[in-house]
Amino acid sequence: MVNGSTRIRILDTALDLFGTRGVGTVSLDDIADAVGVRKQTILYWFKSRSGLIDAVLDHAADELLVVVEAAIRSRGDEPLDRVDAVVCAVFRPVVRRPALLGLIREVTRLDESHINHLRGRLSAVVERCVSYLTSEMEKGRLRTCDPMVLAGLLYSTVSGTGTEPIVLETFGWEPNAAGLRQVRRELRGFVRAALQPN
Amino acid sequence: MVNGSTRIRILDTALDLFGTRGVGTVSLDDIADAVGVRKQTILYWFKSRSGLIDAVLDHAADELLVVVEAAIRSRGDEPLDRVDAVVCAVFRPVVRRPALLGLIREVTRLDESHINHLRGRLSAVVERCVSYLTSEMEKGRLRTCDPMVLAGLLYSTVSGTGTEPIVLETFGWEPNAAGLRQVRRELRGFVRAALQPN
DNA sequence: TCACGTCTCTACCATTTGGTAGACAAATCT
DNA sequence: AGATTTGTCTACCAAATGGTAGAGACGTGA
Repeated sequence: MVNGSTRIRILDTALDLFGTRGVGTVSLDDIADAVGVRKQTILYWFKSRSGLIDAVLDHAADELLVVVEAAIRSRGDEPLDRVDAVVCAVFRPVVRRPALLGLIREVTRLDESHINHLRGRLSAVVERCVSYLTSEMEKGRLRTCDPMVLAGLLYSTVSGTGTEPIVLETFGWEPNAAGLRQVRRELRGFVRAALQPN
Repeated sequence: MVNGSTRIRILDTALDLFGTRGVGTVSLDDIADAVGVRKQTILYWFKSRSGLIDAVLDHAADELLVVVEAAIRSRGDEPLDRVDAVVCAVFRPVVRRPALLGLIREVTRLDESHINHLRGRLSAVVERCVSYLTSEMEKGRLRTCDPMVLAGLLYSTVSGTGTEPIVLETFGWEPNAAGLRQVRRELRGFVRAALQPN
């Protein structure tokens, strides 16, 4: 019998813990406890801790790619609307699965091999985004600037906003459903203003 | 004899390690090795690991506050210039001391007590920023929006851009002096465009 | 000189870490 | 039925962790 359910439960739980507490501070025992299983069961499904990390990164990339690809394909010719759709798409996991962006953001703390692993999974979308921004700038439909750096700025803004509610709270913001809608509204306005051609 | 130098060397080194590798993944032994001293020396100067973390957060807050306060007081009346000055001020440590913003960004991974400790240190500046943004919006000299959330968005954009060169590299950016200047230029343009009154 | 405070060290300790070896039960195949 | 594969477990282990206890080197004031 091919029992995938344990494997998937481990992946899901690990994603949540890695994403919220940081990869480096979550032990196999922590994950095992949360799943309701022994550490050795994790090591049965995944060769090592490092192997688990790569698998979780894949899992996260899958989840994110689906969302983003759908938004990119969504219709409407106007680039500001299109970028807006992607921003909303990336912001959705912030509400539904906060750990997802938190994990992606962990990339800075990982070592080279895991970084490259994640890069390999995301490079295609990244390239599409940059070339899309480039072409729309050439048509004068976006504020002209360096498209690579702009893509990075957009990523930082959206992911930072989504992964650091604690910072927003420091600025006086209230963490509830209404607050999140407010943040999303402001985020969209911010990005729109930043991209407007002049 | 009041020998502060060891204490300070520990603080500086810990700030660098915490900021670049993440608080949770740096052990007292790691710090001790980097300082060239034994772990027990650290525990002589700081009551515990947790005490060290608070002290390092203070150290970081001090360093950041000096820079930001100076920028806030600097330069003309025009709000876009003023915000620009703060952005540049916060961006400077990105080049000179990359760990500084990296540590501040670690706040999401810390536990409540450390979060509140850091908040206490930064709340004054934060409030000044928010009320400044508010008053300038009322005068119609900044794009009207929620000033609290805007402050959070600005923080996310600047700190994310500064602390995630790896992400920028994924977007095709090259990490050298010229690349950094380019990022700063784009960042300033991005923020300016996002704040422009309409 | 002697006593004292300052600073860093060696020697431990209990706990936790990632990981190996292999027992054992249930399901599957022949 | 018997043999084999699959999945989870218990029992370990060496290394690393934060932390305690206390020795000893050093300068300073009496």
